[in-house]
Amino acid sequence: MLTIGNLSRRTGTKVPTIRYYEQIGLMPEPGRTDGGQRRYDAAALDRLSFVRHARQLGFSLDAIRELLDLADNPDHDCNDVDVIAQRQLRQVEQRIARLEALRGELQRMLRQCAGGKTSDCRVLEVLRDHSECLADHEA
Amino acid sequence: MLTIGNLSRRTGTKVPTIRYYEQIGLMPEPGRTDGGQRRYDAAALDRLSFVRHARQLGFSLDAIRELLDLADNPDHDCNDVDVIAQRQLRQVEQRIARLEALRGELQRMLRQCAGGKTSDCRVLEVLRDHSECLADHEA
DNA sequence: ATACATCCTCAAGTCGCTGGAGCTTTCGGG
DNA sequence: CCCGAAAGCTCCAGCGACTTGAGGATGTAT
Repeated sequence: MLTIGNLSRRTGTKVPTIRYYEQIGLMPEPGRTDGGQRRYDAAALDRLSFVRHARQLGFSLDAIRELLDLADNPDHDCNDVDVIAQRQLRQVEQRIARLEALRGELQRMLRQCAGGKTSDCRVLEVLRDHSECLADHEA
Repeated sequence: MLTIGNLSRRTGTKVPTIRYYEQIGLMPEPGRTDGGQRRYDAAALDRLSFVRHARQLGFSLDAIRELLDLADNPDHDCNDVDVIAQRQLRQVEQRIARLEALRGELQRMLRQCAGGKTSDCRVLEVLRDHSECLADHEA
């Protein structure tokens, strides 16, 4: 049986985060010692590892909830899992595209800066005047 | 003189966001009508445009505060502006690298999925077992 | 028995807004 | 001059995904 601190170390999750996951129902309530401290079993370790890994891959807690439901239910159709993962992939791709546009704009801004005083700063000028932008970097 | 609604339309900023910026001191308190409604001048329009554009480029509100200070002070050294923009560029580059690793992992996960029941789902399996990952996708 | 790490709960703070409730002001038309 | 609609006002709460802190209890090694 693991203390919350051990579970924390084993999964790379901060202690308050584990309690937070319990609070929002993502992790089940674990057993307690007589003194009221949490003790975790191997199933809890597996579940938390799953959650953390999915978080690292950028899945939202809601998506993870769906994935956990599917994982708990072995007879379910695997396509449902795929749909969630595909959605996540699309989101990641969109974010990459957007950040690449930002990167281009920032690089261009910085290349034009020749030093001197802020009154002549190209960076500030570009920020002032959106029309100088080449790429779309809207919300 | 612009009403808050007009300023909102001209800058593409929602009305509550403008009031929020005022509240946190990013926008100065504007003049008011006798009835207490805000009225904005051209300087406010410029400043808000600057803020929105910097936000679109991903700068934090704190960074924008710094940039505004520098922009207000024309004798300041342009390098200080550069430093902030470079920092932002590095952050964007890091995020891109991280997202590209995620994209790879997600694609790999999805390629391996052959349909069927969730009990055999490769996607879930990969999520369960971090050691299957090729790339580093840590925080 | 004591020192010390670790644990507990509860509340509030983070960032950058967004939305709602419930009221007041402004403005154009009749 | 009055009415209705649109837009304004303040204040407060909520989002996601945690993080931090206060103030106290428990567990463990010596």
